[in-house]
Order: sequence, then structure tokens, then C-alpha cells
Amino acid sequence: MSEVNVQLKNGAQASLPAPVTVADALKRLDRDAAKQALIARVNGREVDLDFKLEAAESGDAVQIEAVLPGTNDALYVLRHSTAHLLAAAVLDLFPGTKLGIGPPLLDDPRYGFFYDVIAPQPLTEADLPVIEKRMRDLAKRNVNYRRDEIAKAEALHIFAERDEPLKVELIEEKGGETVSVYYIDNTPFIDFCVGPHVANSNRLKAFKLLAISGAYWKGDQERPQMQRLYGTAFFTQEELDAWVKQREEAERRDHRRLGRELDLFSIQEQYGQGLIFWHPKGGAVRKEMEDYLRDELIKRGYGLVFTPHIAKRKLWYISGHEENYADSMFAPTELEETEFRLKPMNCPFHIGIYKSAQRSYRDLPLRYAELGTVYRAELSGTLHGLMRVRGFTQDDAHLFCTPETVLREIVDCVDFAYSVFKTFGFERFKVELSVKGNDTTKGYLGSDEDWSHAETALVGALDERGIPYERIEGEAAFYGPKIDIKVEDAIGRLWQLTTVQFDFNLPERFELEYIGEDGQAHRPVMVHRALFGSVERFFGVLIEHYAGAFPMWLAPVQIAVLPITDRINDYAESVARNLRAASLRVETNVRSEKIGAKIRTAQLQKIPFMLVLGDREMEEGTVAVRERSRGDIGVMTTEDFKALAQRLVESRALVNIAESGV
RNA sequence: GCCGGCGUAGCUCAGCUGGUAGAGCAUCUGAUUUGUAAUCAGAGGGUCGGGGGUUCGAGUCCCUUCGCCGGCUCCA
Repeated sequence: MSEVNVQLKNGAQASLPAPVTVADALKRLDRDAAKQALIARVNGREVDLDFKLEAAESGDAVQIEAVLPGTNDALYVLRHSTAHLLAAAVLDLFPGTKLGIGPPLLDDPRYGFFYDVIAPQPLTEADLPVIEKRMRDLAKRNVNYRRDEIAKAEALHIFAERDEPLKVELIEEKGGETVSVYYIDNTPFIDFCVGPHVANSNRLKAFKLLAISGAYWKGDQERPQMQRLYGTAFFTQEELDAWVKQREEAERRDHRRLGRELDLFSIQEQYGQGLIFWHPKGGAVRKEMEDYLRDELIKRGYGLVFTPHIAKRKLWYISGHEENYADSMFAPTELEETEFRLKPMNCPFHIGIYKSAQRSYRDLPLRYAELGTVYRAELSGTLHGLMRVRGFTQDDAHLFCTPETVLREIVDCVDFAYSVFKTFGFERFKVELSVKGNDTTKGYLGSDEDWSHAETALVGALDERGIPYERIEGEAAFYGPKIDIKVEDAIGRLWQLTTVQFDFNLPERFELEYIGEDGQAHRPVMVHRALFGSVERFFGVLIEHYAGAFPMWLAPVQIAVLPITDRINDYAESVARNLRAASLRVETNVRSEKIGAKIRTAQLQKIPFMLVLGDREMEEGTVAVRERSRGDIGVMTTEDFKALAQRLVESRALVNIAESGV
């Protein structure tokens, strides 16, 4: 009888009669791993546990490795198998359902897997508990997941017979000579799938269906719309519970909810979708954001510019927006036989300023910055609170420089971005370098030399600062490569904010020039750069990052003055006036309520400081200070408190006074 | 834009199989004068998103439209 030599990573070896399944081999070598394993790697390749090891032709030992819970690979398999279970349950409950694809998701913080289906009748949210129940029932039956390798023709036949046109389409596209399919025993489910999968449904214990939504087949708007059922799965109920809790935390921080509760902003149906109204409290935050940014811009050598919101349509032909971006622009409007169009971007306007005079190499680099409000015709379904809107203000800047100075400019942009985000309390970042891909349909502009020169500058800047980044081919816009900086918020979500982009397009189209040392005209290098991206969106990110509890310098109301009885009201007003004179934002609560109620109100408004004032404070000219996150911190003179509050504001401290040490 | 869900007082929500709207909070008024997360009482407030239809009768059923939510697509 032939044998196969198997070996674990730890060196354990055995010679077993072939063929033998991976599961049996593992049992011989490591009982514990055999019990825990979801799948295994055989000579590095992921396989099911019932994969049969044949007698090796060479004498080399077959390397086996159990893939164990706690690893991403195992979680991936778990979710993939749970997606299959979902499909099986749906087929079981709704015969005639057509299946699309059902992949696991690891990077998506919202969901763990999905399956796209077309059910005979549309499924609704109310069906989710029913489907989930059936999944549990199936899981408890300890049914086997079984792989089969069959000829492509046979697979096509099977799925055609089952009237699964989408699967047929997939097999035709993807399948080789033979294809692999997976069964779940005792269910009507078969899937065209490379696997691997768990051996038995008893491994699927902690899962939850989450949502149902529409999805186009293959993401193509022209193809039929299917229903996507989302769920997630973990190895233990505890992990699932923790994940659900995190999700609730995200919900608690939802900027749309906090925006209303804290009276920061609104969006009003009768005025239009995706248009933001900044209320006084949101306005106070915006003013601080903008003041800070403008001060920094000036310190860093930017010129602040202001440009119109609308321009002749002809301009947008020159810029190429009419050609490439018209779908995202508001329709033209006419005045005295001239057409105008709202601006979706600021670039052409900054170019206008550049072109208003002849530029010498001595003038460069020129840095124009604007908090420029733009309008974009976003589809209604994409709108989302402050995050995706139709009118917003970009903290936009354009750098015009010579090829020699561009590296320095990029380094400065990156430094600027990091400095800004640290001020707002972001500590972790993810940087992406998007470069040209091979896709010729994208119509990349600029020569190969341009692209490689630009990439050298971008990479040079990141390397100079020792910033790790991911290089993504094909992600660049057709007009140039870029660096995107994503920040991680307080609960670990990533937000794409900063972008630094080369532009080979506009300088050509607008025939930008500068006179070089040689007296000849040269084309300047143009870089677009936004830090916040959009002021509205960044505000939304901040609301969620802080959960509405803004640090002192940004807080819409910084201090609540709370007199204990109405005898104290005059003193309270005088304290408030005193603080306001120092540019602090103060509200006084003179309602005839008990102090506990006033504190509660202030606390719910997340006001950083409360001053509790009674007879003692009035007599002594002091204030009893209560800090938002720490409660009562004792009595001090009004002047001492004022100085403390000012220090916190000026230092843009992110935390309360005890932690900041002021 | 597409798919699904939802739209009742400022907010959060109740309102069963159709019988002509309700709670809590908020608001206002009065009482209370309070020492660190909700004092008590009373009052006002809704063309049930808009329009059309079915019906003796529609918040409830149907159609349509607008908006919101979750996704998809899009984000040169």
C-alpha cells in the first residue's frame, strides 16, 4: 500500500496510508489543531478538511498547517460558509430564488458577508429573522459542506437545469476545464465556488443577519437589480456581541442625530436635498475651524483668494468639465444669451488668477487657497447627512510651481495635513498613493515622463517623512497621480480627507506659462490639494470623532453659567459678561429649575464647563467649576477660571484640564 | 438614478382586522427658590409628508409625487 508523508510546521511527522484526508492526518499529528481547524493549508494551498492527500511522487513530506480560529483566513472561511448557509436557507424558504454571488467581507466594518439573490417575491426586512432562524436550524442539524470537482459542461448543465442563469453566466466566464462546486447536505443548495469551506455547519455558531438592500448584478447599472442580504459572523457569541456593541456606538455618534440634538445644523426638505444650514452652534465650530486653517495657511505662505460661485459655460468647455464632469454639474442657466454654470470645483478660478498676469519663475511657487463653495449634482440616493451633499465648501488650494520645487511643495502639503489632523486629535493615518494603471480606456493624459516625475515627487515626499503608504495602480485620475490621506477616528473608522493631486490636464488646457531663467515660456506644474476635503464633511467627521463632545476650543458653548436661585441671576450675568469679554462662548441658565436639572441640561449639551453659582460664590466673587467629564473640580476666583479657560482655548487642548495639566 | 424600507405634535414613538388622533420629552403659563445629571401643576401644539382614488366613512386600503433611511451605482 502506498503512503504519504505528512509534516506539521512544528516538525511533527507521520507516514500514513494514502489516500488520507487532511482531517485524519491532522488528527494523527495534533489532536487539538484537528479539532479547531476550519480548513488547512497543504503545501501553502488552502483546502477543505476532507481534502484527500495522495501518495506523493517524490519522497518529500507534505506540509500541512491547520487554519485556526483567531486568524483572518479562518474568519474569512467562516463568513464565506455562513454566506452559503444563508443562501441555503433562502432557497429552502423561497424555492425558485436565483442566486448571484455571496462573498465574505473582512475589510468592511459594517458587514461580514452578503449573498445577492432574486427571490420570487421581493424580500423585506421582516424576512430576515425568518431566514436567520432557518439558518440556525440548518446549522444545528450538523450538515456537511461537500466539495465536488466536475467538468465545466456538467456544471453548466446542473445549473441550467436548476434555472440559475446567473451562476451559468459565472461558470461560463470563470470556470476552467473542471470547476468546483459546493453542496450543503440535506439542503437544495449547490454553489459554484472555489472554497474552501468548513466541513460541517456545526462550526457556524455566532452569526446575525443585518440588512437587506438593492445591488446590481455585477455592479452594473444596466443589469438586473438584485436583493443583497447582509450578515456577519464570528467564532464566538462574545465577539459578535462586542461587534454589535461597536455598531451601536457608531449609531450613538451619528452626526445627523447629534447635529439635531446639539442644534448644530439642519437640512430642510423644502429648501432642497443635500444643502446644509449651519445653525449658530455649528457656525461657532466652523468659525474656529476656519480661523485656525486660515492662520495656518498664512503661516505657510499661501495667498487667500475668493472667487465666484458661477462662471460662463464656455469656461467649463475650456477646463474640460463639460466633457468629463457635466453629469455632476447643475444645468446651465442663461442670462442675456450667455450660458452660465455653477462651479463644481475651484480650480479654473484659481487658474484665472494665475493667468491675470505674466508669471516669472521668481514668482513660483504660487499657492492659492480658498474656502470655496461648490455645487455638485449628486444623485439623490447618494446623499448622506454632512458626508455627501450637493453644496459644500472645499478647503481647496492650488500650487503652481516649477518641476524643481514640486517635491518641496508636496512635502509641505503632507506636513500641513499631519499637523492639522493632530490638532484635531487624530493620531492614526492611512496613506494611499494612486498611480496610473494599464487600463487604456481611462484616457490618461500627460507623458510617461510626466507621470514618473510626479510619482517620484509624491514618493519622495512620503519617504522623506518616513510615512508608510499603499501604492494602488489604476486608482489615479486620468489627469495625474495623487496621495490620499485617511484618518482613523476615535472608534477606528477611516475617513478619506486629504488629497494631493497632480494635474497634467488643466495647465495644458488653459495654456499656463511662466517665464523661466532662460527667458523662455514654460508650463508650470499644477497640484490640487485639499486637507479637510469638504468643511461640511470634516465637520461631520469631527462630530462623530468627538461624539459631539467638542474640545474646549471648538465647543459651540464653552461655559454654562448656572445660578442656584434667582437671587444669584445678576451675579451670574456679570460672570457671563466678564467671560464673554474674553471671547469665551457662554450661556446662562436663569430658569427656575433646581441646580440638578440645569446641570443635566448642560451635560446633555456636552458643554465643557459649568459654573455653579450660589450665595457663597456671589459673596466671594468665585465660581464653583464643574467639568463635563469629571464633575465638580472645586471653587476658584472668576479671574482664575477665565485664565484657565483661555489657556485651554489658546492651546487648543483636546482633553480636560486635569489631563492637559493646565 | 436604481432596489427595499419608512414618513403621525419641535424630538422619540403608540395608534389591532378602516369608525373622524395619543404618550413621554421639549415649548408656554403658574407655583416653587432649590448646592452638582430630571420640582409640581396646567395649557397650547397635528390639513397623520403632498396630490388623487376606493368607501357611508381613510392615519389605516390603492395609485401617484416629494422626502428620509439602508445599500447599489457614481465620486473626471
